[in-house]
Amino acid sequence: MESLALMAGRPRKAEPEVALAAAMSAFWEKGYEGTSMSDLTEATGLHKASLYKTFGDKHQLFVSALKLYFNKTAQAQKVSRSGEDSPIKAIKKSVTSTIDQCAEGKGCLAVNSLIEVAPFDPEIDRILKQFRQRLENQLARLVEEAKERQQIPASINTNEAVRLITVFLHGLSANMAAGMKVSKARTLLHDQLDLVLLPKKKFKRT
Amino acid sequence: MESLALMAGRPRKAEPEVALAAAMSAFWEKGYEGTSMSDLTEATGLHKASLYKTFGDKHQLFVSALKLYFNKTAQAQKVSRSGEDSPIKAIKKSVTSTIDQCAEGKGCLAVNSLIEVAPFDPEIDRILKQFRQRLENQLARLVEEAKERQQIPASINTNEAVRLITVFLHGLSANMAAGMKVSKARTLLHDQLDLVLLPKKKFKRT
DNA sequence: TTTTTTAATTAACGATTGGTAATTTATTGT
DNA sequence: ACAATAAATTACCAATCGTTAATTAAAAAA
Repeated sequence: MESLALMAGRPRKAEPEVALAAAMSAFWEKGYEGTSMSDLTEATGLHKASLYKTFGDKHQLFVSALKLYFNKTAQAQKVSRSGEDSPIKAIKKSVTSTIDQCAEGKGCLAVNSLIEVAPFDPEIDRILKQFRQRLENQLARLVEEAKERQQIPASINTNEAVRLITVFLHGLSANMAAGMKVSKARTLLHDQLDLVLLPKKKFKRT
Repeated sequence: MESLALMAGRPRKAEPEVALAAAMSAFWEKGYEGTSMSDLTEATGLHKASLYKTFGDKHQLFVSALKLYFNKTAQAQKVSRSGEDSPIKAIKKSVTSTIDQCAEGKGCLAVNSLIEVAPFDPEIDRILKQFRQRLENQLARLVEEAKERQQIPASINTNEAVRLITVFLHGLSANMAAGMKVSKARTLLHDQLDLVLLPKKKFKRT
Protein backbone atom coordinates (compact mmCIF):
# COMPACT_ATOMS: atom_id res chain seq x y z
CA MET A 1 0.00 0.00 0.00
CA GLU A 2 3.00 2.25 0.40
CA SER A 3 5.70 1.80 -2.19
CA LEU A 4 3.78 -0.21 -4.72
CA ALA A 5 0.47 1.58 -4.34
CA LEU A 6 -1.03 2.78 -7.57
CA MET A 7 -1.97 6.34 -6.91
CA ALA A 8 -4.55 8.35 -8.69
CA GLY A 9 -3.37 11.25 -10.77
CA ARG A 10 -0.66 11.81 -13.29
CA PRO A 11 2.46 9.77 -12.54
CA ARG A 12 5.55 11.74 -11.54
CA LYS A 13 8.64 11.91 -13.73
CA ALA A 14 11.03 11.25 -10.86
CA GLU A 15 10.61 9.76 -7.41
CA PRO A 16 11.10 12.33 -4.64
CA GLU A 17 14.02 10.37 -3.22
CA VAL A 18 15.81 10.41 -6.54
CA ALA A 19 15.09 14.10 -7.03
CA LEU A 20 16.31 14.87 -3.52
CA ALA A 21 19.56 13.01 -4.15
CA ALA A 22 20.05 15.06 -7.32
CA ALA A 23 19.33 18.28 -5.43
CA MET A 24 21.85 17.26 -2.80
CA SER A 25 24.50 16.82 -5.47
CA ALA A 26 23.71 20.24 -6.89
CA PHE A 27 24.03 21.95 -3.50
CA TRP A 28 27.20 20.01 -2.86
CA GLU A 29 28.78 21.14 -6.10
CA LYS A 30 27.70 24.75 -6.15
CA GLY A 31 26.83 25.67 -2.58
CA TYR A 32 23.52 26.96 -1.27
CA GLU A 33 23.50 30.46 -2.73
CA GLY A 34 25.32 29.28 -5.83
CA THR A 35 22.57 26.82 -6.67
CA SER A 36 19.62 28.53 -8.29
CA MET A 37 16.16 27.08 -8.62
CA SER A 38 16.94 26.69 -12.31
CA ASP A 39 19.98 24.60 -11.40
CA LEU A 40 17.74 22.49 -9.21
CA THR A 41 15.13 21.93 -11.90
CA GLU A 42 17.89 20.93 -14.28
CA ALA A 43 19.46 18.58 -11.75
CA THR A 44 16.26 16.95 -10.61
CA GLY A 45 14.41 16.91 -13.92
CA LEU A 46 11.45 18.39 -12.07
CA HIS A 47 9.92 21.75 -12.87
CA LYS A 48 9.98 24.60 -10.40
CA ALA A 49 6.38 24.32 -9.31
CA SER A 50 6.76 20.60 -8.72
CA LEU A 51 9.81 21.20 -6.56
CA TYR A 52 7.87 23.66 -4.45
CA LYS A 53 4.94 21.31 -4.07
CA THR A 54 7.13 18.34 -3.17
CA PHE A 55 9.81 19.91 -0.99
CA GLY A 56 8.61 23.35 -0.02
CA ASP A 57 10.84 26.33 -0.72
CA LYS A 58 14.56 26.34 -1.47
CA HIS A 59 15.55 26.48 2.16
CA GLN A 60 13.45 23.50 3.18
CA LEU A 61 14.80 21.59 0.22
CA PHE A 62 18.32 22.37 1.37
CA VAL A 63 17.55 21.14 4.87
CA SER A 64 16.22 17.88 3.43
CA ALA A 65 19.29 17.55 1.22
CA LEU A 66 21.60 18.11 4.20
CA LYS A 67 19.83 15.43 6.20
CA LEU A 68 20.08 13.03 3.31
CA TYR A 69 23.78 13.80 3.10
CA PHE A 70 24.27 12.91 6.72
CA ASN A 71 22.32 9.69 6.44
CA LYS A 72 24.39 8.71 3.44
CA THR A 73 27.74 9.47 5.05
CA ALA A 74 26.77 7.89 8.36
CA GLN A 75 25.69 4.82 6.45
CA ALA A 76 28.94 4.75 4.48
CA GLN A 77 30.96 4.96 7.69
CA LYS A 78 28.93 2.20 9.26
CA VAL A 79 29.45 -0.04 6.25
CA SER A 80 33.16 0.69 6.02
CA ARG A 81 33.82 -0.34 9.62
CA SER A 82 31.34 -3.20 9.72
CA GLY A 83 32.86 -6.42 10.93
CA GLU A 84 35.93 -4.58 12.18
CA ASP A 85 36.72 -5.76 15.68
CA SER A 86 39.73 -3.55 16.40
CA PRO A 87 38.61 -0.12 17.67
CA ILE A 88 41.62 1.68 16.31
CA LYS A 89 41.13 0.16 12.90
CA ALA A 90 37.47 1.04 13.10
CA ILE A 91 38.48 4.66 13.70
CA LYS A 92 40.73 4.61 10.66
CA LYS A 93 38.11 3.04 8.45
CA SER A 94 35.49 5.47 9.66
CA VAL A 95 37.43 8.65 9.04
CA THR A 96 38.91 7.35 5.81
CA SER A 97 35.40 6.77 4.57
CA THR A 98 34.66 10.40 5.39
CA ILE A 99 37.58 11.52 3.23
CA ASP A 100 36.68 9.21 0.40
CA GLN A 101 33.26 10.84 0.22
CA CYS A 102 34.86 14.27 -0.28
CA ALA A 103 35.31 14.13 -4.01
CA GLU A 104 38.02 16.40 -5.36
CA GLY A 105 36.80 19.87 -6.11
CA LYS A 106 33.70 19.43 -3.96
CA GLY A 107 34.86 18.82 -0.42
CA CYS A 108 32.29 17.83 2.18
CA LEU A 109 28.81 19.32 2.00
CA ALA A 110 28.71 19.69 5.76
CA VAL A 111 31.97 21.63 6.00
CA ASN A 112 31.08 23.73 2.98
CA SER A 113 27.77 24.62 4.61
CA LEU A 114 29.50 25.25 7.91
CA ILE A 115 31.33 28.13 6.26
CA GLU A 116 28.85 29.29 3.69
CA VAL A 117 25.49 29.13 5.41
CA ALA A 118 25.79 28.32 9.13
CA PRO A 119 26.94 31.85 10.06
CA PHE A 120 23.71 33.36 8.72
CA ASP A 121 21.28 30.54 9.26
CA PRO A 122 20.47 29.40 12.80
CA GLU A 123 18.55 26.34 11.66
CA ILE A 124 21.36 25.02 9.49
CA ASP A 125 23.80 25.88 12.23
CA ARG A 126 21.79 23.80 14.67
CA ILE A 127 21.58 20.83 12.31
CA LEU A 128 25.29 20.91 11.58
CA LYS A 129 26.19 21.16 15.26
CA GLN A 130 23.99 18.17 15.93
CA PHE A 131 25.67 16.08 13.30
CA ARG A 132 29.17 17.07 14.31
CA GLN A 133 28.24 16.06 17.83
CA ARG A 134 27.02 12.70 16.60
CA LEU A 135 30.27 12.05 14.73
CA GLU A 136 32.34 13.11 17.72
CA ASN A 137 30.40 10.84 20.04
CA GLN A 138 30.92 7.99 17.64
CA LEU A 139 34.67 8.57 17.55
CA ALA A 140 34.86 9.11 21.30
CA ARG A 141 33.27 5.73 21.86
CA LEU A 142 35.85 4.06 19.65
CA VAL A 143 38.71 5.89 21.34
CA GLU A 144 37.48 4.73 24.72
CA GLU A 145 37.29 1.17 23.46
CA ALA A 146 40.81 1.43 22.09
CA LYS A 147 41.97 2.57 25.51
CA GLU A 148 40.23 -0.32 27.23
CA ARG A 149 41.91 -2.75 24.91
CA GLN A 150 45.22 -0.97 25.46
CA GLN A 151 45.69 -0.25 21.79
CA ILE A 152 46.40 3.33 22.73
CA PRO A 153 47.69 4.82 25.99
CA ALA A 154 45.12 5.43 28.71
CA SER A 155 46.73 8.83 29.24
CA ILE A 156 45.16 10.17 26.07
CA ASN A 157 42.40 12.70 26.62
CA THR A 158 39.50 11.31 24.62
CA ASN A 159 37.69 14.54 23.90
CA GLU A 160 40.84 16.34 22.94
CA ALA A 161 41.94 13.52 20.65
CA VAL A 162 38.55 13.48 18.96
CA ARG A 163 38.63 17.23 18.44
CA LEU A 164 42.11 17.08 16.94
CA ILE A 165 40.88 14.49 14.49
CA THR A 166 37.62 16.16 13.48
CA VAL A 167 39.14 19.62 13.12
CA PHE A 168 41.78 18.08 10.92
CA LEU A 169 39.07 16.43 8.85
CA HIS A 170 37.47 19.82 8.34
CA GLY A 171 40.78 21.20 7.17
CA LEU A 172 41.19 18.35 4.72
CA SER A 173 37.70 18.96 3.39
CA ALA A 174 38.51 22.61 2.77
CA ASN A 175 41.64 21.62 0.87
CA MET A 176 39.85 18.96 -1.11
CA ALA A 177 37.23 21.48 -2.14
CA ALA A 178 40.09 23.36 -3.74
CA GLY A 179 41.54 20.33 -5.44
CA MET A 180 43.64 18.33 -2.99
CA LYS A 181 43.82 14.72 -4.17
CA VAL A 182 42.06 12.04 -2.16
CA SER A 183 45.30 10.07 -1.93
CA LYS A 184 47.13 13.05 -0.46
CA ALA A 185 44.34 13.66 2.02
CA ARG A 186 44.38 10.01 3.07
CA THR A 187 48.11 10.14 3.74
CA LEU A 188 47.87 13.29 5.83
CA LEU A 189 44.91 11.92 7.73
CA HIS A 190 46.77 8.77 8.67
CA ASP A 191 49.75 10.81 9.79
CA GLN A 192 47.43 12.85 11.95
CA LEU A 193 45.81 9.74 13.43
CA ASP A 194 49.19 8.33 14.37
CA LEU A 195 50.17 11.62 15.89
CA VAL A 196 47.02 11.91 17.96
CA LEU A 197 46.65 8.33 19.06
CA LEU A 198 50.27 7.35 19.59
CA PRO A 199 52.08 8.52 22.71
CA LYS A 200 54.73 11.23 22.80
CA LYS A 201 57.95 11.02 24.69
CA LYS A 202 59.70 13.80 26.50
CA PHE A 203 62.16 15.76 24.45
CA LYS A 204 64.96 17.85 25.82
CA ARG A 205 64.73 21.43 24.64
CA THR A 206 67.87 23.53 24.38
CA MET B 1 53.18 65.19 -5.42
CA GLU B 2 51.66 61.79 -4.59
CA SER B 3 49.82 61.63 -1.34
CA LEU B 4 49.55 65.30 -0.63
CA ALA B 5 48.94 66.46 -4.17
CA LEU B 6 45.92 68.68 -4.59
CA MET B 7 44.05 67.20 -7.48
CA ALA B 8 41.59 68.90 -9.76
CA GLY B 9 38.00 67.81 -9.59
CA ARG B 10 35.57 67.08 -6.86
CA PRO B 11 37.25 65.58 -3.78
CA ARG B 12 36.38 61.98 -2.96
CA LYS B 13 34.37 61.00 0.09
CA ALA B 14 36.67 58.14 1.00
CA GLU B 15 40.22 57.24 0.11
CA PRO B 16 40.44 54.14 -2.08
CA GLU B 17 42.49 52.32 0.55
CA VAL B 18 39.87 52.93 3.20
CA ALA B 19 37.09 51.87 0.84
CA LEU B 20 38.99 48.74 -0.10
CA ALA B 21 39.45 47.80 3.55
CA ALA B 22 35.71 48.20 4.06
CA ALA B 23 34.98 46.07 1.00
CA MET B 24 37.33 43.41 2.35
CA SER B 25 35.41 43.31 5.60
CA ALA B 26 32.15 42.95 3.74
CA PHE B 27 33.42 40.03 1.65
CA TRP B 28 34.87 38.49 4.78
CA GLU B 29 31.59 38.65 6.62
CA LYS B 30 29.22 37.62 3.88
CA GLY B 31 31.29 35.81 1.28
CA TYR B 32 31.72 36.66 -2.37
CA GLU B 33 28.29 35.79 -3.71
CA GLY B 34 26.64 36.84 -0.49
CA THR B 35 27.99 40.36 -0.79
CA SER B 36 25.94 42.42 -3.23
CA MET B 37 27.00 45.64 -4.84
CA SER B 38 24.51 47.33 -2.54
CA ASP B 39 26.28 45.81 0.45
CA LEU B 40 29.54 47.14 -0.92
CA THR B 41 28.24 50.66 -1.44
CA GLU B 42 26.89 50.62 2.09
CA ALA B 43 30.15 49.30 3.51
CA THR B 44 32.42 51.64 1.58
CA GLY B 45 30.23 54.73 1.60
CA LEU B 46 30.89 54.98 -2.13
CA HIS B 47 28.19 54.79 -4.77
CA LYS B 48 28.06 52.00 -7.32
CA ALA B 49 29.41 54.00 -10.20
CA SER B 50 32.32 55.22 -8.10
CA LEU B 51 33.18 51.67 -7.09
CA TYR B 52 33.25 50.61 -10.71
CA LYS B 53 35.41 53.51 -11.72
CA THR B 54 37.84 53.02 -8.88
CA PHE B 55 38.09 49.24 -8.65
CA GLY B 56 36.59 47.82 -11.83
CA ASP B 57 33.85 45.22 -11.52
CA LYS B 58 32.92 43.13 -8.50
CA HIS B 59 35.37 40.37 -9.31
CA GLN B 60 38.33 42.72 -9.64
CA LEU B 61 37.33 44.38 -6.39
CA PHE B 62 37.29 40.98 -4.72
CA VAL B 63 40.75 40.18 -6.03
CA SER B 64 42.03 43.46 -4.63
CA ALA B 65 40.34 42.78 -1.31
CA LEU B 66 41.89 39.31 -1.13
CA LYS B 67 45.34 40.73 -1.78
CA LEU B 68 44.82 43.33 0.89
CA TYR B 69 43.76 40.58 3.27
CA PHE B 70 46.97 38.69 2.66
CA ASN B 71 49.11 41.75 3.10
CA LYS B 72 47.37 42.49 6.37
CA THR B 73 47.70 38.97 7.75
CA ALA B 74 51.27 38.58 6.59
CA GLN B 75 52.06 41.89 8.25
CA ALA B 76 50.32 40.81 11.45
CA GLN B 77 52.34 37.60 11.52
CA LYS B 78 55.54 39.46 10.92
CA VAL B 79 54.79 41.87 13.74
CA SER B 80 53.75 39.16 16.17
CA ARG B 81 56.98 37.24 15.73
CA SER B 82 59.26 40.25 15.44
CA GLY B 83 62.16 40.17 17.84
CA GLU B 84 61.52 36.52 18.61
CA ASP B 85 64.78 34.63 18.39
CA SER B 86 63.52 31.13 19.12
CA PRO B 87 62.24 29.50 15.89
CA ILE B 88 59.72 27.31 17.68
CA LYS B 89 58.31 30.28 19.52
CA ALA B 90 58.23 32.19 16.27
CA ILE B 91 56.13 29.38 14.79
CA LYS B 92 53.72 29.56 17.68
CA LYS B 93 53.42 33.31 17.49
CA SER B 94 52.95 33.20 13.77
CA VAL B 95 50.14 30.66 13.70
CA THR B 96 48.51 32.09 16.80
CA SER B 97 48.36 35.42 15.04
CA THR B 98 46.57 33.67 12.18
CA ILE B 99 43.96 32.34 14.58
CA ASP B 100 43.53 35.67 16.33
CA GLN B 101 42.65 37.26 12.99
CA CYS B 102 39.84 34.76 12.49
CA ALA B 103 37.14 36.58 14.38
CA GLU B 104 34.34 34.38 15.67
CA GLY B 105 31.58 33.89 13.17
CA LYS B 106 33.77 35.00 10.29
CA GLY B 107 36.66 32.58 10.05
CA CYS B 108 39.50 33.36 7.67
CA LEU B 109 38.71 35.07 4.37
CA ALA B 110 41.23 32.88 2.57
CA VAL B 111 39.75 29.60 3.80
CA ASN B 112 36.22 30.82 3.21
CA SER B 113 37.16 31.72 -0.35
CA LEU B 114 38.96 28.42 -0.76
CA ILE B 115 35.64 26.68 -0.34
CA GLU B 116 33.22 29.20 -1.75
CA VAL B 117 34.95 30.60 -4.81
CA ALA B 118 38.17 28.75 -5.65
CA PRO B 119 36.35 25.72 -7.12
CA PHE B 120 34.68 27.89 -9.77
CA ASP B 121 37.23 30.63 -10.21
CA PRO B 122 40.66 29.77 -11.63
CA GLU B 123 42.09 33.21 -10.89
CA ILE B 124 41.11 33.15 -7.23
CA ASP B 125 42.28 29.57 -7.02
CA ARG B 126 45.67 30.60 -8.35
CA ILE B 127 45.98 33.51 -5.92
CA LEU B 128 45.01 31.38 -2.94
CA LYS B 129 47.44 28.62 -3.91
CA GLN B 130 50.17 31.22 -4.16
CA PHE B 131 49.48 32.56 -0.70
CA ARG B 132 49.18 29.15 0.90
CA GLN B 133 52.55 28.34 -0.63
CA ARG B 134 54.02 31.51 0.80
CA LEU B 135 52.76 30.69 4.29
CA GLU B 136 54.01 27.11 4.03
CA ASN B 137 57.44 28.25 2.92
CA GLN B 138 57.56 30.64 5.83
CA LEU B 139 56.71 27.89 8.29
CA ALA B 140 59.07 25.42 6.64
CA ARG B 141 61.93 27.85 7.08
CA LEU B 142 61.17 28.17 10.80
CA VAL B 143 60.86 24.41 11.21
CA GLU B 144 64.27 23.95 9.58
CA GLU B 145 65.75 26.54 11.90
CA ALA B 146 64.23 24.79 14.89
CA LYS B 147 65.82 21.58 13.74
CA GLU B 148 69.21 23.21 13.36
CA ARG B 149 68.98 24.59 16.86
CA GLN B 150 67.85 21.17 18.07
CA GLN B 151 64.64 22.52 19.51
CA ILE B 152 62.83 19.75 17.68
CA PRO B 153 64.08 16.36 16.50
CA ALA B 154 65.91 16.28 13.19
CA SER B 155 63.87 13.22 12.29
CA ILE B 156 60.81 15.35 11.68
CA ASN B 157 59.78 15.65 8.05
CA THR B 158 59.56 19.39 7.50
CA ASN B 159 57.02 19.41 4.68
CA GLU B 160 54.79 16.91 6.39
CA ALA B 161 54.90 18.84 9.65
CA VAL B 162 54.04 22.07 7.87
CA ARG B 163 51.13 20.44 6.08
CA LEU B 164 49.77 19.00 9.31
CA ILE B 165 49.83 22.45 10.83
CA THR B 166 48.31 24.38 7.93
CA VAL B 167 45.57 21.84 7.28
CA PHE B 168 44.74 22.03 10.97
CA LEU B 169 44.60 25.82 10.72
CA HIS B 170 42.11 25.51 7.89
CA GLY B 171 39.98 23.22 10.02
CA LEU B 172 40.06 25.72 12.86
CA SER B 173 39.04 28.50 10.52
CA ALA B 174 36.04 26.49 9.35
CA ASN B 175 35.01 25.91 12.94
CA MET B 176 35.53 29.52 13.91
CA ALA B 177 33.36 30.60 11.01
CA ALA B 178 30.61 28.63 12.73
CA GLY B 179 31.27 30.09 16.13
CA MET B 180 34.18 28.31 17.79
CA LYS B 181 35.74 30.61 20.37
CA VAL B 182 39.20 32.04 19.75
CA SER B 183 40.37 30.69 23.10
CA LYS B 184 39.24 27.18 22.22
CA ALA B 185 40.93 27.40 18.85
CA ARG B 186 44.14 28.59 20.45
CA THR B 187 44.18 25.65 22.84
CA LEU B 188 43.60 23.12 20.09
CA LEU B 189 46.22 24.75 17.92
CA HIS B 190 48.85 24.54 20.63
CA ASP B 191 47.97 20.90 21.24
CA GLN B 192 48.42 20.26 17.56
CA LEU B 193 51.76 22.07 17.47
CA ASP B 194 53.06 19.99 20.36
CA LEU B 195 51.85 16.87 18.65
CA VAL B 196 53.49 17.71 15.35
CA LEU B 197 56.75 19.12 16.61
CA LEU B 198 57.44 16.87 19.58
CA PRO B 199 58.71 13.34 18.99
CA LYS B 200 56.67 10.18 19.45
CA LYS B 201 57.88 7.09 21.19
CA LYS B 202 57.16 3.53 20.26
CA PHE B 203 54.07 2.03 21.81
CA LYS B 204 53.43 -1.66 22.19
CA ARG B 205 50.14 -2.64 20.55
CA THR B 206 48.24 -5.64 21.86
C1' DT C 1 -17.52 7.84 -19.92
C1' DT C 2 -17.37 10.86 -16.53
C1' DT C 3 -15.38 12.38 -12.26
C1' DT C 4 -11.58 12.81 -9.34
C1' DT C 5 -6.92 13.11 -8.32
C1' DT C 6 -2.26 14.38 -8.94
C1' DA C 7 1.50 16.08 -11.37
C1' DA C 8 3.44 18.69 -15.44
C1' DT C 9 3.55 22.85 -17.67
C1' DT C 10 3.26 27.63 -18.83
C1' DA C 11 3.31 32.06 -17.62
C1' DA C 12 3.95 35.52 -14.82
C1' DC C 13 5.01 38.10 -10.24
C1' DG C 14 7.88 41.72 -7.73
C1' DA C 15 12.47 42.14 -6.09
C1' DT C 16 17.18 42.08 -6.66
C1' DT C 17 21.28 41.12 -9.25
C1' DG C 18 25.71 43.11 -11.54
C1' DG C 19 26.70 46.84 -14.52
C1' DT C 20 26.34 51.79 -17.27
C1' DA C 21 25.23 56.20 -19.23
C1' DA C 22 24.00 60.88 -18.37
C1' DT C 23 24.03 64.48 -15.44
C1' DT C 24 25.24 67.29 -11.45
C1' DT C 25 28.42 69.04 -8.02
C1' DA C 26 32.70 70.52 -6.28
C1' DT C 27 37.30 71.52 -6.75
C1' DT C 28 41.88 73.25 -9.29
C1' DG C 29 44.29 75.71 -12.94
C1' DT C 30 44.25 79.71 -16.08
C1' DA D 1 35.35 84.74 -14.12
C1' DC D 2 35.90 80.69 -16.80
C1' DA D 3 37.37 76.40 -18.57
C1' DA D 4 39.11 71.83 -17.16
C1' DT D 5 38.90 68.04 -14.30
C1' DA D 6 37.17 64.38 -11.38
C1' DA D 7 34.07 62.54 -8.37
C1' DA D 8 29.09 62.16 -6.68
C1' DT D 9 24.64 61.28 -7.95
C1' DT D 10 20.60 59.85 -10.33
C1' DA D 11 18.36 57.09 -13.27
C1' DC D 12 18.22 53.21 -15.77
C1' DC D 13 19.51 48.61 -18.15
C1' DA D 14 18.64 43.57 -19.16
C1' DA D 15 18.96 39.43 -16.61
C1' DT D 16 18.15 36.57 -12.98
C1' DC D 17 16.52 35.65 -8.41
C1' DG D 18 12.95 32.85 -5.52
C1' DT D 19 8.13 32.17 -5.67
C1' DT D 20 3.20 31.49 -7.06
C1' DA D 21 -1.18 31.12 -9.80
C1' DA D 22 -3.65 29.24 -13.59
C1' DT D 23 -3.96 25.88 -16.79
C1' DT D 24 -3.16 21.44 -19.04
C1' DA D 25 -2.15 16.41 -19.20
C1' DA D 26 -2.38 11.78 -17.54
C1' DA D 27 -3.60 8.40 -14.63
C1' DA D 28 -7.16 5.82 -11.23
C1' DA D 29 -11.91 5.43 -9.37
C1' DA D 30 -16.86 5.84 -10.18
